Amino acid sequence: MAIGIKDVAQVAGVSPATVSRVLAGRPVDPAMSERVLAAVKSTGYRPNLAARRLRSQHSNTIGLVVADIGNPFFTAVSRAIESVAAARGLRVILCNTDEDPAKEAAYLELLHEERVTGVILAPSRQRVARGGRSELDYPVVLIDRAAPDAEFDCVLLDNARMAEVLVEHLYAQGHRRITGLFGAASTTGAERRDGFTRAAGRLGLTVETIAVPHTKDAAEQVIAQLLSRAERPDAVVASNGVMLVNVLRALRDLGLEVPRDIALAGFDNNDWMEFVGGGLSVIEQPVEEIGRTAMTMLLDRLENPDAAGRKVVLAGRLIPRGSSMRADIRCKTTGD
Amino acid sequence: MAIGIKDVAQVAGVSPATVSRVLAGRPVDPAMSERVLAAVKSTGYRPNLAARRLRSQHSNTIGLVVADIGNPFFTAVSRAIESVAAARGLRVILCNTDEDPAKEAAYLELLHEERVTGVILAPSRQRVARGGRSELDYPVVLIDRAAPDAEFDCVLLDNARMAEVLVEHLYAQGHRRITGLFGAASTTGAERRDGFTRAAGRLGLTVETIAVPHTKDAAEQVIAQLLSRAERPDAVVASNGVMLVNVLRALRDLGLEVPRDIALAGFDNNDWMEFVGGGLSVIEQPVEEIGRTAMTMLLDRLENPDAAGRKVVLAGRLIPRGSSMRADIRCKTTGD
DNA sequence: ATTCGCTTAGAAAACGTTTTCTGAGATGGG
DNA sequence: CCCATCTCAGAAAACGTTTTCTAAGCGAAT
Repeated sequence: MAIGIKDVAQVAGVSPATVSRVLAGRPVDPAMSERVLAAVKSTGYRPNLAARRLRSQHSNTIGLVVADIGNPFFTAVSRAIESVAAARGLRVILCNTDEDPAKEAAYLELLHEERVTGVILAPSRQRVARGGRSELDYPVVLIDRAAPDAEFDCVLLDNARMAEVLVEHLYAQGHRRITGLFGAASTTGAERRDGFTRAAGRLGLTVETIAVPHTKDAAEQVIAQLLSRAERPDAVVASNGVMLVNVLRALRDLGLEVPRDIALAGFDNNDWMEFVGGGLSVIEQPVEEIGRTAMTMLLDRLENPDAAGRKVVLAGRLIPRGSSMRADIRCKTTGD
Repeated sequence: MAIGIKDVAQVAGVSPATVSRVLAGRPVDPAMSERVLAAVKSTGYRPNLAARRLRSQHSNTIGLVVADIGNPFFTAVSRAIESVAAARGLRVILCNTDEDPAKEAAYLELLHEERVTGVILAPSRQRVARGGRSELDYPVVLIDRAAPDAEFDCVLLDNARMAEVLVEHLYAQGHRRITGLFGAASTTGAERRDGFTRAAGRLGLTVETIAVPHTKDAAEQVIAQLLSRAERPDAVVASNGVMLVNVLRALRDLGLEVPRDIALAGFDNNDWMEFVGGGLSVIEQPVEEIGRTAMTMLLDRLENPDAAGRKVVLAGRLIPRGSSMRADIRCKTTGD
């Protein structure tokens, strides 16, 4: 019932092959080309992508697998990826794993079934979940989190360096007792912790780092315990957005305020961060560039599949906010 | 090179048709079935979705077109949609239009080329952009924003009622000079404005509503002008998240604080809203239910395509926050 | 002028499945 | 016991494209 390339061919009085060639931009007689285009328009013909992909053996599609679509970092990166993909005539299939390795494996399988050209992946684990297969069937570029070995191309933030910047910033603001909260599972967390301790050592600070467990309850408990200690830190660095919100919640429950009672800094800039307390200092990731770079690496990899794995490390940018800027509105509580 | 159904058939010593039947769960001899399954496992066979879709003429895929993937409301709804779709064996193609009608039309075309079973759409405009076609080729369910006519099925928040609730809440908190900011273009904005004025009328308040233009600069200007008036409102209702952030920014620039100087309320709950000032009162949408309902309506529509258009209106939930809860920490500025 | 490319368009094959068709064997009823 | 019916598996067709193959036409070179 639906109209196909044969119908167009008939209307234009040419062969289906010619219609295909016109649509693909291959050289055909201008007069014919015109007739074909007119026929396409008059019939409202839309090619069947399934047929096209089956025959041509390439999907012109890449997969983008992210750990959390609700995370603004990933949405921003995926926007960037999508726009450069579109410019190259590639479609993007966006998959959300919710940090679940099983879903990740399932999506990776699905993308194979779709015969995608390649995949950009923000892995939910240190090891990429393969779903029982030993080999992935397409090139993969990792973003945000690296595989421990150099198996895959990847583009990462310079986590260690940026954590150093954060510590230096807090130091400059006058803070001396700084505690760092880092994810227990991810390479990203480990790198940031390393930078954190290195900078602290250089500045002569004795700092504390805490590996925060991934489960919600345990994380809340650890944080509440930290903040209600007698010798409470005067600044906290949170390695990711979830932790940062957890800290904020714990602070509010304890009746503490940022930046009056404690400073708080972290990674990933969100538009609301300038409004809580005196503002949160954060490291902003170059999301646009991460996306562009990942896409470029993937395209390179497609061109020569056997090149050595590459690792691109990008610098972030400190967005300084907090006590020093808003000293004018610091105040004491009236009650309690 | 890649292994196909014929290879599996050969390994199992059966015909391709039999392999297909086993995989589809159709009745075959148990012994054969077992051999086939073993062959599938040993060969690592993965079906080619393009071929399957081409032959079977259904994609088992629905499209989900949202206006802003960065908006937590849409990510939450899409999660819900995806989980019920997965339970029915349907894939979801997620498309982000960035509120651009041209992109919307392009995606709607693309989804047709993919031969999707149906589409769930959060339209960027009042009229659904069809990209020049007079008819869409698949059933469509609208979410979040309605088409003005009853042309499509849709599931919506009870916007007018929820706006009333917000006004009543602010009134109960003691606010009397309330200004409402509403999107100039969307039906959603109009409905919320109607509820707003209705509730205000019932309470005997003379309120002001402002239709905020869609462009960033104009919006900022309107808001700044409103807040720096001599007779500043003591409460503001923002119809959407973007406006809400704009208001917060303007307030900060003017040195005003929530809730000390002004109350602020809006729609869509975000996890950070409890931390700014004394907290923002908002209407939380039943995202889970919206997603489920939209999906159900789409499936119903597929079963009987000629039924009358349906419109489901869901209630939201007020999350009361703000001055009354945090009166204990109100304070005066020390400097300035 | 004849032959050798070279270009161009139509005919037909091919892509990897599912589904229809066909035939063989089993089953049951007359 | 034979024929009709039913079940099940293999053969082959079909899905809608792209691409290869083929042939025709044309220009240039010998």
